Amino acid sequence: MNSTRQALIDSMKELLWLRGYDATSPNQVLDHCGAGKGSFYHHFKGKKALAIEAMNERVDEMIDECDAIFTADIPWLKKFETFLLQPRAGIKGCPVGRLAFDPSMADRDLREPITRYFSHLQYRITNELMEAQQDNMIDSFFMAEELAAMIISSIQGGYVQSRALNDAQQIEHSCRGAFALLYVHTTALNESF
Amino acid sequence: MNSTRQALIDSMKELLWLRGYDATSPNQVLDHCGAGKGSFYHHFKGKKALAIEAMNERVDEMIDECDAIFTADIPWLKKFETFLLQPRAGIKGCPVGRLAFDPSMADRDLREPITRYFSHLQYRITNELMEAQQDNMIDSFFMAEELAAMIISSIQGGYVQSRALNDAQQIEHSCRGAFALLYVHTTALNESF
DNA sequence: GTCTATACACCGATAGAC
DNA sequence: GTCTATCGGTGTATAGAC
Repeated sequence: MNSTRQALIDSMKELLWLRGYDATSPNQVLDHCGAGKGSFYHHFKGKKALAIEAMNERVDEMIDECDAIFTADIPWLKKFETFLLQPRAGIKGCPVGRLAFDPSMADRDLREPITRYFSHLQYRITNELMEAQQDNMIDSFFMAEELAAMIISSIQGGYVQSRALNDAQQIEHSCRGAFALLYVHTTALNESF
Repeated sequence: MNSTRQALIDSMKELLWLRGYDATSPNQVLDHCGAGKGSFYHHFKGKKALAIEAMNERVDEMIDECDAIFTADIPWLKKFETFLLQPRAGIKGCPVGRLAFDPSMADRDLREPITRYFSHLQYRITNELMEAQQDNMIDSFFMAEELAAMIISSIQGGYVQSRALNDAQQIEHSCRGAFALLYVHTTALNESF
């Protein structure tokens, strides 16, 4: 059966979110899912191999959620409202972004899923902004890539502040600030027509 | 002499920046500054005590840099331009913010300097934005705290993206995006008068 | 496929000579 | 104030029985 194998992946996913890669030991994974050491090294070559599989599953899920919003048939500003103002676990942090400063990022293989996630986010958001610019909904003065980076930062930086201040609401403030700026700029542009 | 003691603090400051708290061992600090184990535990109670002292020094420096900008006698928008567009080591990350997801943040004493830094940043920036609002330079529609959180996020989230994509320029994009939004909104407001 | 026992390196910290 | 030797604990991984 694959159930033990999947249980190991699921436990690793959760512990990577809670504690990162470096601070998560095989023993912790085993305690979390109730498996034994033998199972671990039977199903996976080692900690690194399991973590890569776990991270790729996580990233696939996160990318699906992102795409569900940005490929929906709703107005562009509503997409950003949905994306930015969705509820988030400020203290836990982003399952992907929280690994950015984990010592494991020195390893190319372990960094790859994280790179894949942020590349995709930037691609989706930049595209959406460029379309809005073509429709004259956003001033062409802006570099779409820069706005996209700022929007992603309002989430990732929000998590950092939530953590640093031990206050789950910080990320909400950050995202509302980003959306407000986008919103006001857009309505101002529309009024001038 | 205090030179060994200060060398230990300086090495810990550098290693906290490069590798964080959890992944930095006393042995690494010793190798970095050439001291021996005896010196370490003579001058400090342990790893935690040294790290707290090192972090407080770092935070004091960072706060001084921040205050130098926001208490300068220059127009408010220029302050944000200076603050946001200053050169940054994207790959290394923020010496303070990079610790947000370090396992050590579970410890109140170790988190305290980090909390102090972000509290101060928010205080300074929120104040500056509120003054700009009183002078009708920024629309009162905005919540100053939310804009402040977003501005800090454009830096911290920019670091996260630089790390994740292994591209030092990402943080620059993010900060330019944030400043552009602030800049355009302000000039738009001025033109309407 | 899963278990227990074991190996070896490194962790944070201490002891005691100099 | 600084050194080396050493401690108990934990990390990742392997061996070999079942």
